[in-house]
Amino acid sequence: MAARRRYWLMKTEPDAFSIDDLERLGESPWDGVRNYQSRNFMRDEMRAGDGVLLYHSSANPSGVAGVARVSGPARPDPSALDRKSRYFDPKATPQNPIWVLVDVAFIEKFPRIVTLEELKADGELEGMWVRRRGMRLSIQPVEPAHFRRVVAMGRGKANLAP
DNA sequence: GCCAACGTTGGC
DNA sequence: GCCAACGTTGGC
Repeated sequence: MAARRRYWLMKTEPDAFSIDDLERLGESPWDGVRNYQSRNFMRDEMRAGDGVLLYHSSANPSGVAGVARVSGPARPDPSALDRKSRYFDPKATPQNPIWVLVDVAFIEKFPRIVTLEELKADGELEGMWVRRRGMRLSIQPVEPAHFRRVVAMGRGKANLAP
């Protein structure tokens, strides 16, 4: 039996890489993740086809900007081996690249940002990791019902009865 | 720009 | 293996 499709939230600083950049490119390697828990999610649990809420952090406002999908399995992150990259890690080697990435494909940009404030205020989104204080993980699992809810909010249906 | 939260590093 | 120092994240 095929593994069930999963859902994720992936953070990016729009000054560095935004939903518009992903839309323009169509697809992009999600490189530069340098946190072990986030890496493990990519390496061990992400599958092609998984849904992604693309979250703009350190933004005005911060929040979910659109939807993407995981378009390939985890593979070594070449930027860890690139001395000129800001993501270079001197401990990484071709034999032990340490860090991985997944490729991510654009699906849709919401007509508006679903702000962190809204995420925190919505009664149906209790338990979302991103609501937790001090939650810095750049890749977080999202429950299917939460994913659907945020997509509905982003498309402008935030006031649908619960 | 502040600072709380928290992951990583390194001395011991 | 402990834990203080340090660095980064990210909301505000």
